[in-house]
Amino acid sequence: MAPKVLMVAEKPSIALSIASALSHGRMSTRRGSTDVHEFDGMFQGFHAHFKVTSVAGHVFSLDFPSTYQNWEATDNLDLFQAPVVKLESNPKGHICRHLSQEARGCSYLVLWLDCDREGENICYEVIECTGFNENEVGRKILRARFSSVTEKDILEALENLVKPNKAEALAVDARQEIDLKVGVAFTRFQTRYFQGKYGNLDSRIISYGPCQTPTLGFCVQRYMQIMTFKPEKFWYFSPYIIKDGYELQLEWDRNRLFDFDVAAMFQKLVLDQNILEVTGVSKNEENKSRPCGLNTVNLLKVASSALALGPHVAMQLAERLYTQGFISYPRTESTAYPASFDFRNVLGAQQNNPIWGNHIRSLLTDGFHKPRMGSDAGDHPPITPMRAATEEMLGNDAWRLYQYICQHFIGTVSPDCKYTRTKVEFTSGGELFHCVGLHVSTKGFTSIMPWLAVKEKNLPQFTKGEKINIIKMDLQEGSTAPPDYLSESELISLMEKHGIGTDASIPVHINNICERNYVQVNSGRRLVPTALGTTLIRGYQSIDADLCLPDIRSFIEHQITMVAKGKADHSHVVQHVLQQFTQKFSYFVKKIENMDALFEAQFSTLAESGRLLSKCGKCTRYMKFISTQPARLYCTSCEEVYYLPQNGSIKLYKEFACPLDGFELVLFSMSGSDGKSFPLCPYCYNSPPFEGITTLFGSIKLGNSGKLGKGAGMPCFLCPHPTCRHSMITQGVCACPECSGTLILDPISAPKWRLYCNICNCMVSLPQGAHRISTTSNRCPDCDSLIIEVDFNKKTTPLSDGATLYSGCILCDELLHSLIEMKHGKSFFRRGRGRGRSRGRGGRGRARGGSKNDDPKMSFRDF
DNA sequence: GCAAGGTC
Repeated sequence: MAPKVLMVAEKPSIALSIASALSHGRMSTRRGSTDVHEFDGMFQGFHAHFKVTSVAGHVFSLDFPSTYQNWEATDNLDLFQAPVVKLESNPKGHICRHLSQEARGCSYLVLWLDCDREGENICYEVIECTGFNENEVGRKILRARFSSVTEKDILEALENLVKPNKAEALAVDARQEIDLKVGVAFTRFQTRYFQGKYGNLDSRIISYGPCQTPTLGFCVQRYMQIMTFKPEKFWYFSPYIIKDGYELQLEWDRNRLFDFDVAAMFQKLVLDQNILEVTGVSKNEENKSRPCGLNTVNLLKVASSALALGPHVAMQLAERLYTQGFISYPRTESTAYPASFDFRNVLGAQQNNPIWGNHIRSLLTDGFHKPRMGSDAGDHPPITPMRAATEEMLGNDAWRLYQYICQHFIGTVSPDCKYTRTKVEFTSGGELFHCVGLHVSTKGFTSIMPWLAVKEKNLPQFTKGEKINIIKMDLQEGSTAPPDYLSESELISLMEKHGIGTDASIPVHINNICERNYVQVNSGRRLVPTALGTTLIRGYQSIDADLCLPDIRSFIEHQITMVAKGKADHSHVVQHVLQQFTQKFSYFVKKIENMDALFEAQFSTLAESGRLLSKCGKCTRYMKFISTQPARLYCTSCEEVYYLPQNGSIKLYKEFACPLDGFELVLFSMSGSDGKSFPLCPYCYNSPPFEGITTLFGSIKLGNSGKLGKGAGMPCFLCPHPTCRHSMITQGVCACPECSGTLILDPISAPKWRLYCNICNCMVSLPQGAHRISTTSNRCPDCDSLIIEVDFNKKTTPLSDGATLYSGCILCDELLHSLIEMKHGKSFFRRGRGRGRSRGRGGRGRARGGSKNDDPKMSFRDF
């Protein structure tokens, strides 16, 4: 039987290209969450059955085991030595199961992952899923090395299969572990340290990472340059002349001087002569080169600076253009095209375009140029248009991006721009001046990329030795100006230069520092650090500047490169690097007060922020509500913080106090149009979590955290405390006979139901043995109190008519009619007793000593 | 909840 060969690519599109190339398009495809292409062919001299499928990037990602997931219970220092686990990145995708199933019965596994370190690492993830073993006899693991997915390259790679490179894969394992441990330890520590400490500080997450922090560092560095910039005055002069009717302003060779007296002296020397002599006329043929192929980083820079599209958005658009087949794969480092690239084909697809069709047709007939030699990173070809599109097909932003990709591509195969530079030099009073003229002879690629055009500047004819009068020459004053905030495009260049992030992750890091509120994108896509951003970086600088310098990334890269080259052992390197970071971490923890001093100067203390909202149950003074994330209440006199549910609004709830602790209740309304509201006690909400609670509304299970919101089994209307009564404080029942306070149902006493008064705290017993008691919206016609409904369990009730639900008015001392009567809409009040007849009865004494009589036909007072 | 790296 023909041996089976399983081939795995990094993404579905590559699997398709490989299968198409090897089967010459004669394959069958099994569709599924991941497609499998099958065909028969020759493999290593044998007839074989091929199956080609793919993963979608990394199959696994690294994390801490669950025992290290609790922020409170974990010592951050322990994280550095903690075990790590590989978990499926996308468990719902079942990639591992898919690979394992497809590998069954296969004798060969051929790995077509991208040819970089990450790809090598994914090779071993695939090997693990398939169950292949490197030392197994009879089953072979092979690695295809290819730099593009053209048919030629694929066939060549198949003929030259190698072994996967374990060292490179281990280098990625090392990076993953270092990044995880360092990032998580610092992030958890500083988040916890600053969380809730200051009023106007958004401290949901104060993250640290070896890529994101230096990225922020670049923005803050520029900010500091601007803030500390001291302008300097300078002086300059430029003679005006008239020649052949042209008025010309000459440039001074000294450009400018920072000393007024010296500048004035030179000016006087020139003015004394007031005549210029032409000392030289030179002409140079110059060349402006057409661009290399377009890679991701350059696309992102143009998108940000010229199209006003942020890197994150630009990549989303590019991704869509790619999946729709308009452009080639948009994540690439390479600016060089593979030798076999079919430029004619790409140009042909664009020749009917109304904007650049003419240019293309002339390139196709007159011959086009090969693009300038760029660099080949061995990943994917430069970003290239694949098929024609119109603005209507793509939508405005995607169209602008696509248009640029087309223009850039056409530029790469167009002629260079050629122009003549004429420089005329002058002298007067010993000072030198010049002017420059530019004349374009061949527009070349600049006709398709007009923003790069050389600006023509005509000069009149000058001859050496010619003398010309100066018309005007004033001494001008200027002042040096600070640089502008760092533009996104400059940031991308800096990140690329320092090896911070990759083509795919650079947009993610920039997005991160925006989302975490460390920088803001201003007009012209310039990045302005926030108070939090600058304080963080200044804080690192005050403790250990290494933490925010780009070298921190290059240090890690350098270390893992040793692993990749097989010069150092993986675990030794990881241990060595982690040991250094452990020391840095310990020192950071020890010196965190240095950073805190900066926070203190920058942010307001809790006592200074917020507005008075509700009363503290301990000291009865008003607490301050601090609305900045995380929302919380702060008691200035007790110096206690009470966190509130996030992502919603908070207001005082009817001035009710929690019967357990005396804290005034607040009403939380979830954000969104149909956001639910519920009252809660700030103290109980911050009490230890519990499993759930039984209320009049039924059993409510809370999420693992015991907090409200996500993970809770149902929308929760109470605070997560086991003995809290607020769930029932949804409406007052009636006036307290003692003090006119509001009587409120007290579910905690069930089945010994009681009412309690929210002011004098007196208790009134309700029928014992009731299964459920609740308030209704009906009111007593005598005293206007709310009617109570009492539900008896049949087992516990002595009723003969089988009815179990009773209603009544507590104040009028009535326990009345059955459910059956209510259902039929009959009046269920026994008339005859006067309004407020029972007022003054009941109260504290009675509440304590309830009757043992279970007959619901008796009045409330008899219980 | 936290990093950075793949890809969707």
